[in-house]
Amino acid sequence: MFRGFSSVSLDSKGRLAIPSRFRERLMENAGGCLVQTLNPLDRSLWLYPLPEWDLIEEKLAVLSDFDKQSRRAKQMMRGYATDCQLDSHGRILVPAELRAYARLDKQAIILGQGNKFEIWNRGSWEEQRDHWLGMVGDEEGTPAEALQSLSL
Amino acid sequence: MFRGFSSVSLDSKGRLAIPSRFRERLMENAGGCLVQTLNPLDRSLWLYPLPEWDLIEEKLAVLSDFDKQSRRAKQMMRGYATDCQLDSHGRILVPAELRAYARLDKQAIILGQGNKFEIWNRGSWEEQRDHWLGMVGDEEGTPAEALQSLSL
DNA sequence: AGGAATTGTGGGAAAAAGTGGGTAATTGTG
DNA sequence: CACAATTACCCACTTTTTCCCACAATTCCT
Repeated sequence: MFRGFSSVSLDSKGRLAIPSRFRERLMENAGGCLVQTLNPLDRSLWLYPLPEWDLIEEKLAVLSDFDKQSRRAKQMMRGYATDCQLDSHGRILVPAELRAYARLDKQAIILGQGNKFEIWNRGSWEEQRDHWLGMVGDEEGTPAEALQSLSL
Repeated sequence: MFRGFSSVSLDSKGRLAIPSRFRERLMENAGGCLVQTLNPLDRSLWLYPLPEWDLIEEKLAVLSDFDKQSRRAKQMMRGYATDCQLDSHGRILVPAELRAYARLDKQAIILGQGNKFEIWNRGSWEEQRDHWLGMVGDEEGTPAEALQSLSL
């Protein structure tokens, strides 16, 4: 399972370095083959090792075409899914379309999220984070029920 | 179970010495592998032995992505979870991002908290402690209802 | 109290990782 | 088919991390 935070930069060609602590695992499990797609829930990208993506694709395949939500999710996830490979320095190339969707500029964030990674614009991420921390810390507001279930 | 208080210092590289009384246990139970992450409830850090963290991660994994609160909790807790290892002198390296979050400087505090440790900026800790103790002692203020049920 | 072992602290140097850019190959387009 | 745009591959430089060593402070033991 992937976890942890890294601050990374996209260069002028749209390349992004995968933190080295993940590389060996990605080479072994996926031969360095990855799939990027958009995260329809946040303005960020998802990055799956190919075997993990295959599982996702199976799940998408069984979604009904007659339910509008399902159809859209399927179209987005599959439509924007892009194969990529680690280059000799452990970098991937993020296509211009996906960069635009996630509003990626020079400063980006990559988050380990279990079976996948999330790639965020740095500013967007900090905004979301601070907003969430504000809500959690706020004694008056709605407590974070999700956290309570964790018995942290 | 970990308990007790220690005053520790971070050096210029962000290294923090784990009190020696815990080391043997950490080596046995976790092979010296630990996971740090942010404590969203206070501006401090949590430090779990790896096996304890795995339990947390299992709980995180089943939270729904479609509920925004759950998704955020997952992203934050997992996203900031950082693997670390005791070095040859029983120290861990606290990443700059987490140091910034918890406002750690040279003087820090480490608290045993059952299955984990909490790491605080010394000043923040003393402030919180005095604030909380003040509330409990204050007859006028909100009494600590939680304490009443404890039969301490 | 003195000496020895353990613990806490700091820093230098080697290695690895991250970053950037030039050039050749490939792709797509008119 | 030629051209432009994009992508792949290679090399070079900078920054960060890791590993190791040294010494100070504390504790323990005799």
